[in-house]
Amino acid sequence: MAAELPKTGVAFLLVQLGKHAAMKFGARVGALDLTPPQVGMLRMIAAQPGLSQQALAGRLGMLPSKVVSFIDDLEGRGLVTRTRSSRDRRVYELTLTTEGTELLGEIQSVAAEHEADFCQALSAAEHAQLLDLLRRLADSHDLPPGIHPGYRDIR
Amino acid sequence: MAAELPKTGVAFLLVQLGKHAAMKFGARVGALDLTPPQVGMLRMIAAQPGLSQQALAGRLGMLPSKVVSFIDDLEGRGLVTRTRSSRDRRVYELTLTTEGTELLGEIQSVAAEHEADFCQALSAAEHAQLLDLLRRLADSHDLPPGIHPGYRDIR
DNA sequence: TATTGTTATACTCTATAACTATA
DNA sequence: TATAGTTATAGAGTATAACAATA
Repeated sequence: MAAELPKTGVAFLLVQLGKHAAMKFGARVGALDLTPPQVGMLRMIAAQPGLSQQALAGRLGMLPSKVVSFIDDLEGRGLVTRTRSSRDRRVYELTLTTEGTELLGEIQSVAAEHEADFCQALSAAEHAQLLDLLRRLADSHDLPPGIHPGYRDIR
Repeated sequence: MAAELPKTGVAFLLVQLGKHAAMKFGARVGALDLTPPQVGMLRMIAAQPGLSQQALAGRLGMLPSKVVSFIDDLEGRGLVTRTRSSRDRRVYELTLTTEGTELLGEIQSVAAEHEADFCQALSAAEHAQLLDLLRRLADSHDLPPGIHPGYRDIR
């Protein structure tokens, strides 16, 4: 008498798997005393050294006030430095310290482990195939590579 | 001088696409004055009529206190009925009303539209291929079909 | 004593708005 | 006047704990 739950589609599976992947990645970087947003910040600063906090907030879709407290933490741990811009003394230019760069290296190997573990059930060919399909899907929705757009822009 | 962001892997793409899909689905069911958790509740009640609120909370990974307020809403709108169990008068047996069943039908067509729209960039064959790969991935992580496990059980 | 549903409380988190210093 | 960074405050949302009814 109890009906079955309807077959799961791609969209729902993406939500389910995405949440699961985010959770497991969070646990991994948690072992390095980092949150996923902080990882995103380190990555972004590495990619664009000298970035301002406002720009960082804009790129990552987070509130400037939140950037402050996260950077406070990262700076206090010697991973990031704030230096006043000489052109506009209101802004801080963010850069990674040597330790920050080293930690980013660890993060990348953690991410690689995460990727391998998560896709363990797939063959190398299948993994590559899945990657291709997901990239095309992401492209079709204008999702920028490597960035979490917040929930703000709904299109 | 500015380095590139590293190539995006499957795991990260799943997070990105999952968030995007969840957001868009939320907007669609929002037009029916429903939240995604409420949709999950309607689906679950349809699949297992007579379910108790506790059982529902357990299945969906949400707090019992939250189930109360959501069911309050759904009952007030004539979509769900609470009837005292004759065997154990502490529990309410949840069932869909005729209207609730009708609305669930609408939800399913909305979900179908969502699926088609979201995968628009893929051919039918690619869509099927992606579905297969994602299902196998979900299976390998013991993600139950059609259910959002909360963030509770991390394994 | 344990459990279902419910309500109330406390807590966290987020977003908004003020404040300073520079421009 | 406007903007970067910061701080403080208010609001939403969450989880936790207390409560009445039934077992």
